[in-house]
Amino acid sequence: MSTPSTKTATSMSPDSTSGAYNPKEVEAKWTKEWFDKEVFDLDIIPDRPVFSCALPPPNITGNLHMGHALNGTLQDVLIRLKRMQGYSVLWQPGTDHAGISTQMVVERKLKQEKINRRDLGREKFIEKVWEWRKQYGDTIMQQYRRLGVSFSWDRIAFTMDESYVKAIYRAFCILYKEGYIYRGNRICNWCPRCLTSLSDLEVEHEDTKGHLYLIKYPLTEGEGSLTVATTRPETLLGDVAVAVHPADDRYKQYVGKMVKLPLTNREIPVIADNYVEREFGTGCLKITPAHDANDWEVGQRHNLSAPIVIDSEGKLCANEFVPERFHGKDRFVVRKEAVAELEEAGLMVEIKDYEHGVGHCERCHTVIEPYLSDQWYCSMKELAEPAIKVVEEERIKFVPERYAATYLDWMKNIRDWNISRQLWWGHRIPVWTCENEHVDAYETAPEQCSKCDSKTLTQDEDVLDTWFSSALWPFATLGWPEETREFKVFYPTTILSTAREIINLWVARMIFTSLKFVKTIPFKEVLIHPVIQTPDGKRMSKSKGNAVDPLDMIEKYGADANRFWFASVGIKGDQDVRFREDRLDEYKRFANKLWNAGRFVLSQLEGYTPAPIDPQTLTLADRWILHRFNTMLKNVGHAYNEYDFHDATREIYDFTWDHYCDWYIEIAKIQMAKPELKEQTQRVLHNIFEGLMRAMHPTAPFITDELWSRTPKSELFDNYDSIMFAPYPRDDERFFNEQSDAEMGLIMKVIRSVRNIRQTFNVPASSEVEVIVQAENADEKKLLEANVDYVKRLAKAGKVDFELSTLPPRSAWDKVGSIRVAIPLGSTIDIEKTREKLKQQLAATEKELAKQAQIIGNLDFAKKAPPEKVQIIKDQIAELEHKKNSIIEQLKMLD
RNA sequence: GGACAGUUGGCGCAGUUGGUAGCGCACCACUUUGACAUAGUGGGGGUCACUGGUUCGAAUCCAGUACUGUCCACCA
Repeated sequence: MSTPSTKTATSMSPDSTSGAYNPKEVEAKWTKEWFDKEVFDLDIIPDRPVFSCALPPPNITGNLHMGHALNGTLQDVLIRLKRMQGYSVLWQPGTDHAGISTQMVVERKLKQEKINRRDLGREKFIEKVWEWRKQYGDTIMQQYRRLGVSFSWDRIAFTMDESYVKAIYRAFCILYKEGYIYRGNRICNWCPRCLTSLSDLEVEHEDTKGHLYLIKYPLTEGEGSLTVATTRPETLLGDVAVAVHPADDRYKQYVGKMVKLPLTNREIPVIADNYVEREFGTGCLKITPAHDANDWEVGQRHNLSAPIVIDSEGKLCANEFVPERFHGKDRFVVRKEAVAELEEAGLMVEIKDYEHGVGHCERCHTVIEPYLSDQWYCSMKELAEPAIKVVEEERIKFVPERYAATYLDWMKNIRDWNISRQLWWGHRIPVWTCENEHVDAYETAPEQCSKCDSKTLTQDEDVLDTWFSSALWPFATLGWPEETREFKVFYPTTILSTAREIINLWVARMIFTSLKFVKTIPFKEVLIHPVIQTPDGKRMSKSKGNAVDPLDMIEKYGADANRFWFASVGIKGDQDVRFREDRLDEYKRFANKLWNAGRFVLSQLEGYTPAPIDPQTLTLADRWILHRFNTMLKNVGHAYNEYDFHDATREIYDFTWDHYCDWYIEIAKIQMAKPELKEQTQRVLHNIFEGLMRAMHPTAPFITDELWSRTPKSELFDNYDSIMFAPYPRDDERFFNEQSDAEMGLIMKVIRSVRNIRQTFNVPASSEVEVIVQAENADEKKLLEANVDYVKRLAKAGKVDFELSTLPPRSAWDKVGSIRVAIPLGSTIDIEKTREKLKQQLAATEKELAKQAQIIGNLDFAKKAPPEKVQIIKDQIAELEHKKNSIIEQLKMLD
């Protein structure tokens, strides 16, 4: 914002823009311009309203996908809009270290170099990850540039920045000292490939075709047996009981007896527990506390042991519970072998096909193994309470509102959060244990135990769940716990825009952490945008190869066209949107249209000095387009207030193409030819175009900056170096003029009528015709006479006759309300064709008449409908009758 | 199993308080007129998923059904 504005743009030759818009060139030029001038860097302007938001930090392993591009565009539209509206804006960008993902990517890379993480050791490995991050970690930020997003680029944050890490450890220690964080030994979700635990939300349940195995457990005494049902027969080695429902008459007598565990010699008891569903399977449930979360609960209730038979890598353990032949074998291999053995032994009663949900690791898609281990947990119930309240009381609003329910459902049934991960890449849990077994949390590496003299302390091996750090994103990026200026000015942030799939994973956690640590909400509104699916309604995924790369689309259609489409998708419509490339083509053509409109307007401004419009001296068309323009501005402003991007986009698109280009520019050509109207027309043409560029800039920053820079501007804009800092246009009530809309509407209808007749009767486009207009209404007649030039030019009429009371024979005509528009065709008329056309019209009119007659014929309608509605129908009938008679008359004339 | 969405011309979608269905693409015809053929002009095409109900009147309100999609959920 430092260089003076270039008023010389006024004199820019219109020839320098060619016919076709070239997005690539313009985007490259302005990207460079913007970054060279550092226009995006944070600039806190005192005494201004504030608008701020934090970009959901993409993973450093990520590439820009459709979701990023959509969300980025929506936020950028708001940021650019607010900036132009005079707000002090902050859009905090940054990236997430993404524990599991990044570790996976780097491990895979090392594997290609034949290096194993373990051989390397923790420290060396982390060094490798940092190297990787240096090289590739900013890829996605570079990709965002192509979209034209106006982040506060000088403030890119990373969840492993020094100040960010401080925030994490501060947060952890507060929770720890207040007793929210605790160590628990229980069943957790375990990924045998990543070798780490996962939170419930990181497990994807997929319906999988499997089997339900019915296995016989013989009683130790007597002949009988109990048959249990399981989907995972290999886990029976860890069984410690068979449970039945206490009220199940079939099995009551067996409770307390012992059964023999197949494949082993162990004997286990039959117990009774309410958890068992009598209707499911056989009503007998095998209890494997170490390998099933529910069984663990049952085991706890009955004081049962929990033998571990599957290890962290998903292999059978080499211990006394597992027969030697299975030692070290993979769980799925053992499943097959166990099934075979059971069949052999005659203990397999039945194998049923069975479809059920199986948990998979979100990152590597390995089947999750419920695993008994020590993990760090965050106690959630109490922390959730205020977070529920702020949403219930609408201090934080979801847009669309329905997503508040998603959030509240989750929060009200919250379970404790497993925050530890057995990874190397991440924030190491800041808990140290001294040689005297004193455990405590420290914000920085301790020199000495907090509880004794010991100076020998060891830190916990685990790292924090990535989401623990992202939960602090909105305030940690602003410097919390330091009271930085940015923090004071911009926090709480105004909005958060994100995808619905992370409402619980991320949004919920930001809310409760902010309430806990900052004592305030993190943002006022949460915008949830739709998910972009493939054209056939499937989820886009890189691994399935059906994902569309937004960078390819930007390359092909231009960033502005893509942004226009994203904005048109908005957040208020469907919760899923199918990707369609032809939509991008539509907006690409729109950009081209705009470009050419700009070329035309700029070419018409010779000798023109920018000046405001005088509402007093305008023509009908001028008044009309100004009315339309200001109506559009009003609607757009309203739409943005409601976050209705779709509506705003449509308003701009329709105004630009239909009203401004298709009608006003054509009319302007007529007016420009008249010396007395030239300057005024230039003024209207220019003022609207210039304002339109500003109105459109938040959605299409590149093309508008380019065109605006070439557009002459009044001194009012001298201080604005770029359109992005110019004020956003507001509607001016002086230009609202409903009458012009009605009047212009009539003229347009007459023009359309003439065009219609011409084409229906094959009048060559090159020939000028004589048009007869018979207007019964004096005002309408006067209006049409006054604006006859528009009709002449736009309908290609050589002469327009308003006085002829009877039509010459062989005239073709149409009606506009009570006005008859006719073209005498004389010898050129095709009688048969005309007759056929008239008969078609007659049939249509009669059909319509019958429909209306039916409505009016309904006695209840006359009685109960509001009088004005009844009158409307009556008027319509009268008009249709009139039309019908005219057609009949016309047909007679042909004979 | 629960919840939330969607179902309107070939395709993608608009339709704010119920009052004769609109847009873009595609399609047909005409037009290279000095902003734009990535264009202009005109035109054809829909009983608004289905079934009931409320109402003088329903794409619009209510109930149910079907299909599609998403999220949540510890039934082996």
